[in-house]
Amino acid sequence: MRLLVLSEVINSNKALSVKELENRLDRVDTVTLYRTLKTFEERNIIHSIHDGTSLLKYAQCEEGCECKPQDQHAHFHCEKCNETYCFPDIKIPENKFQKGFTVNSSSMIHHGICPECK
Amino acid sequence: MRLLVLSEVINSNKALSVKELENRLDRVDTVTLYRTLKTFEERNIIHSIHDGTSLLKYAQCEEGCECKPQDQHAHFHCEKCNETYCFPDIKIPENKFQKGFTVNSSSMIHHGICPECK
DNA sequence: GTTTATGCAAATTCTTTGCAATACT
DNA sequence: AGTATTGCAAAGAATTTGCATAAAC
Repeated sequence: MRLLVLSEVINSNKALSVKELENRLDRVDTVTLYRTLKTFEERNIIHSIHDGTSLLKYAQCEEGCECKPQDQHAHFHCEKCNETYCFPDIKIPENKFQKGFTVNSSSMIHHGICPECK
Repeated sequence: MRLLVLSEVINSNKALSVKELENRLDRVDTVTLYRTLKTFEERNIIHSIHDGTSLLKYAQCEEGCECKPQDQHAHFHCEKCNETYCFPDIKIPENKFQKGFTVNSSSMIHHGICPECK
């Protein structure tokens, strides 16, 4: 079960929602899927992305990722097909907030139209 | 009703979730609240923020905001109290994506600990 | 045999829809 | 009157909990 989920995530160039994973793997229990994703996330195997749709998306982490600020990268969400892509090379700037704010992690997401929908 | 909601949002220095608004305004109908927020958002009076919690937060837009890329700013989400703050002065960098990706809007959010929770 | 993973049913939470009642101009 | 706003009941969608079964070590 976990192997199947992992394989789907790894072989996708886009971030996947729970629903998409359910469709690709036939006969998965939704609860197991949620638990599997949670486990992977805790172990820094995958990361979740809030792309502004109501559905959380999941994608694989880069080799050696610890999900720390410097590991974090931009995402692109297509408003037409609703797909979300990782851009590991585009890092998130470390902004200086006023005193007292400590940053642990960050996310940056751009919305627009992807090449396939253009 | 709308005036009450608007007043709450304007007088808060933090972004508010639907639930928080419900608590502050006694005896609001949840449906009306959702519809009111949607209306305000369409008219660029408030903007919504996906702060990584499952709850969408709402905050007032700056004067003259059209919710275009250059209007968009960073947010800070406290992992302890779950409050989310706007930082209108910290703008989001306009990244150059590979050809074919057109960016319409962006969001950037930093997670950590706020001064009050420190 | 003890721990870990899976599956099913049901509960919870968040959000939306439909429709009727009320208020506004 | 005619349009816009609100409220209630109910539906829908996403996620979680509890518990029992099955698999792994």
